[in-house]
Amino acid sequence: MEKSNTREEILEAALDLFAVNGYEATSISQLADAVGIRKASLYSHFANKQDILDTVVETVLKGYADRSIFARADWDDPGFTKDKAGMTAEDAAKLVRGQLRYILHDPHISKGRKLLVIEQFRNAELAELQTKQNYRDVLNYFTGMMRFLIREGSLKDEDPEIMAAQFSSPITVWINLCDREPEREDEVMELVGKHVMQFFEIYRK
Amino acid sequence: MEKSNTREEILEAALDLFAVNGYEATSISQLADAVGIRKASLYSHFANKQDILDTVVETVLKGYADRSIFARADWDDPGFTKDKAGMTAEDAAKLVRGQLRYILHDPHISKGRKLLVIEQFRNAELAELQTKQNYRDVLNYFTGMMRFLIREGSLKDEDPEIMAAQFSSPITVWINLCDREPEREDEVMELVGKHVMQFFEIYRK
DNA sequence: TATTGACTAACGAACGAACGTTAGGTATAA
DNA sequence: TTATACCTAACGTTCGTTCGTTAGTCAATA
Repeated sequence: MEKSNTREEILEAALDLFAVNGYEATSISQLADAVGIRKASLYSHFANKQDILDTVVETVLKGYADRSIFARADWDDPGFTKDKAGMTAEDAAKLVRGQLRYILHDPHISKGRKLLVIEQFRNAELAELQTKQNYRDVLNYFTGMMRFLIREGSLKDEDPEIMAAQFSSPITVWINLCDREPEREDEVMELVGKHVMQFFEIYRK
Repeated sequence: MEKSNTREEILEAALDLFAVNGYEATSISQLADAVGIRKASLYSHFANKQDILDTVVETVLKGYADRSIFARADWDDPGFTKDKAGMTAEDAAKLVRGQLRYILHDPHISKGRKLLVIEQFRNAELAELQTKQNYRDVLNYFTGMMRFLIREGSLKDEDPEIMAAQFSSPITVWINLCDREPEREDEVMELVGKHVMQFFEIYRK
């Protein structure tokens, strides 16, 4: 008999449900139904409901650390920036759209993002995570990118943090729109392209 | 004996609780406790729990229609724009900061906004409302403003919709940050000021 | 003016259903 | 044989809701 992976299935289903309904509004019965077992069987794998949430969050956190571009990139590291020299607006647009496609479609990342949005006003731990993952890290990443492009002489010497906010925030807003209305992804992709091109044109030295 | 306003108190408390916990995760007992009555008494004022949510949403909707700048302004109306001619970056910064302070502190607006954020993935009606109030109307408002400033000769003739996204999105993101971490309002206000000034400098004709 | 009756808003008690959780049994695989 | 994964059954609690009652208000009537 093949190895059972019920525990992982539970975590998958839990993330699915928590990302739409939130933790409190998701019941153990719903979760068990989604997995296809009786609710009592969940307790063979987890101590209680809170333990499931904790493990889901841990998984989301780990997946983020492993996969997020924003947490890892270092624009002061020559190894990272060496193929970014002379970046054109088209390059940047392509880069951003690629990252965006990934961020929108990776199941763990997108569901984790929704979970944080839903729980941010109730759960202090998740609120902090939301600020870190979807604000601080993103802003830091693009601030680094702006500093790099200014240093390189590609962009005007303006406040790089403000530039990063102006560059990344529309994308953040459009990601949220796509999470709510996925059918608008093409429209958003076009807007992102226009935005990046216009940003580079406007800030070009 | 003075006139009772229990019904309004229930709606107030319901908005308070829904805006933090969401609808499903808020119980009738919690709500009754918050108002200071027994839970059975709620049914003297509302048919059921859903009726309370519907009325809260209706109230939020009405309050938005009455008070939101974004839903009412018309940048093609000379009556609206006549005192906006020759707007400087400082004027715009002051205007935006005033609007932002209001949007952040008006209890109905801020709690209504949180409610929409929390319920956007579960409740289709509220998802639509979220897109309208916090995306479409905002974008339309600022697109109108950009068109006006371009027409006036104050700003470069670039795509006004993209300009509006670049102008408004950082503010949207910072509003969400303040909803989560209200103690960062001063920091955000400073960033908003810098952002508006830099935007006008960059796009100045 | 006093009495009546309709109406209201609050109550305690109770309903069946669903909640998260535990106990104990059974089958399977190491 | 032991451990594991799942089961059924049941636990006490809370859920949203209904019922019948009570106290108070107000207008019409006697």
